[in-house]
Amino acid sequence: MANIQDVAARAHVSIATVSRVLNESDHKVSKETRKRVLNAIRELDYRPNALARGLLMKKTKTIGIIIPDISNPYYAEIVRGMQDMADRNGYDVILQNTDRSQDRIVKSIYLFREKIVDGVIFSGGIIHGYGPLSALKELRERVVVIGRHEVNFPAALVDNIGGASEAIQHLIDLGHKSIGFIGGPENSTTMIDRLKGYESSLAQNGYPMDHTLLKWGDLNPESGFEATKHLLEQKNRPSAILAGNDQMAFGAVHAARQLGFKVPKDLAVVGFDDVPLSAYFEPPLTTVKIPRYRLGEGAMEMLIDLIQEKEFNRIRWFKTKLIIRGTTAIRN
Amino acid sequence: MANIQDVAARAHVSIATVSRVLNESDHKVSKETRKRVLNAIRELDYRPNALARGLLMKKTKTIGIIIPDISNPYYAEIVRGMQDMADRNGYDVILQNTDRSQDRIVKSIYLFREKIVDGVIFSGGIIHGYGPLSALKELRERVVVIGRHEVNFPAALVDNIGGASEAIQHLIDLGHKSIGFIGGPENSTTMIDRLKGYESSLAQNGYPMDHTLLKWGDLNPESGFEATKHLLEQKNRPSAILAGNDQMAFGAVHAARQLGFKVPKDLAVVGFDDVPLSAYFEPPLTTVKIPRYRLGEGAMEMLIDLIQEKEFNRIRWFKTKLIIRGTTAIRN
DNA sequence: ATGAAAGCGCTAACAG
DNA sequence: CTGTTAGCGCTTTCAT
Repeated sequence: MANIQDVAARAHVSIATVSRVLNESDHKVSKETRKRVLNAIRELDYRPNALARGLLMKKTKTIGIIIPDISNPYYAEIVRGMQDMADRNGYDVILQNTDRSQDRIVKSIYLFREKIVDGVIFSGGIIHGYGPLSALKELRERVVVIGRHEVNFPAALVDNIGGASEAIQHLIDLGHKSIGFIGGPENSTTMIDRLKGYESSLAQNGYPMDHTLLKWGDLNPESGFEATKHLLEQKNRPSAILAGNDQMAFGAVHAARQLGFKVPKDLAVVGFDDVPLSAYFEPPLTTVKIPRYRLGEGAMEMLIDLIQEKEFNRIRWFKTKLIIRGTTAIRN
Repeated sequence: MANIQDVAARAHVSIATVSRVLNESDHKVSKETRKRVLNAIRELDYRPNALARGLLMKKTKTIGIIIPDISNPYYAEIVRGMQDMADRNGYDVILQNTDRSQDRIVKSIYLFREKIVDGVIFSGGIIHGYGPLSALKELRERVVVIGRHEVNFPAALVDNIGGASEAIQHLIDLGHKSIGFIGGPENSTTMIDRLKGYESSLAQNGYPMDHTLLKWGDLNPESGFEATKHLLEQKNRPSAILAGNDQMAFGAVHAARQLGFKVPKDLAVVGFDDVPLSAYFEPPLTTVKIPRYRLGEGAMEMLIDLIQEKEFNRIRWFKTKLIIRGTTAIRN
């Protein structure tokens, strides 16, 4: 594989000159030499070695991304947004799944230090404990987080409280009085906020909080299915359910149907996220849309601004939107 | 940030010694010195610089992954399998989305050369044309592909022909005589093979091939929806449809319902992939399951074997499985 | 068992 | 406008 020396030799110039045309440096290079160098580069199919450059410059044009699970469509779309934004700015991404394990989070951060990434986006799962936190801080402040955390890195935030609150208000307006909530992982700030919105909307309408109407799932349809079965089989059965994400909402609808309840007549269901399939579900799912792609883009944009030392808002909010479809209707 | 010199100084040894304990080299280091070095490493929170090491060793413990789109659940799960396998073997992954653009494929390959990845997995979209092919070949043969391509790199292959064929046979056994097919991107080998299976099963049963029953979509629900509307509104309307993936199958069911057709009574639908939501759809979707996670794992395993110069089969097949659920039933 | 030194491929400061 | 050179942080001979 050709290196800069080979190119220099072939073009009869010094490696410094090659470097100059490579980097379109301010240092002038005569049209004539530049052409010779460019030719040599093409003939040898030369590509600069990014490691050598990175070693010298202490910059790699690489961004580390930490997420719980890329196979979760919620994160997949966020990552897509990040990648597109990174790409547009000449950055590449290294991906680490953590499954929310503290251990893997710490390992990922150390990895990013070793590979000298220019910055890190941390998403999903709260950061706590000394390990991850101090490790993250060593990344020389080149960090943007998605979601609330016990740290004050720049953050891209979703208004989950407002979103859940709006969903509950919608159900209350429809006449529902007994509304269940199916949460996700209990240490997820996202889920904690969605629960908060649920509670606050209930309180605002003077409804009592009933803890028997709260269940916890793991974001998969199965867990929404199980939780809903429990809810529908207990004495004080809800007439509506807000699920922590669409997948669990799908499971909820399925459970209702299996127990002989009609959706939305006997049970109204609202999801969260608005995954692509929600509109094609039967009945189409009412859900709180999260602008996931833009969220990913936004977080990446913040990080790049940070790296390039531009001005930017350290907190950026992303609004949710209630999408009313077929799984909610007037309580009869 | 501490480097190997700092550690050496603190432990009162040479950098060579530090390097030796770092790499657990055969070169003996006395218990005493090793301990001093280890202490210094911990105290300084030292992490070796992977760039410097990579520059010297010409190995980076990084794998490049080229896929069309990480936000597509099909690929997301494959990538998850790859990542877990890579992780287990001490490798990390750099991800590139291409949206099947030749241009972006070539750019990705060059990027991987610059960043000195140890190997590349290429998935989705056929490689053709001089550009991508020659670029890929320069990767010094450290390549594994997923799906058929006009190249003879080691490959992880899904039996799409067999899967589609089995699905069609199922429909024929149910009494269907007029079966439509909704394909994906026309240059995708995956889709080409699924179409082949469709055709061969039809032929084997002595059914004529009717090109008016073939439509092309883009893998999204919308396109399945549109294609199905066209199919159901034309004179020779099919009684069953095989969709190129589950998303389009969901769209197909939706379209049927909207036009007043009952599923599966008036229209049977079979999908492809078995995404997590298929079982929760209404009716639950009959589909051809692809072992996506294992496919990703398998491809990564092959690549790692290749890199580490172990023996392995250059072709590895992954079987599909027909999952019969509610969207197919006897033709009445 | 340990150290000195070469060099991986590149950029930038300095010299001319 | 072009070339020479130091050095980024590491691994690995080759000495001792």
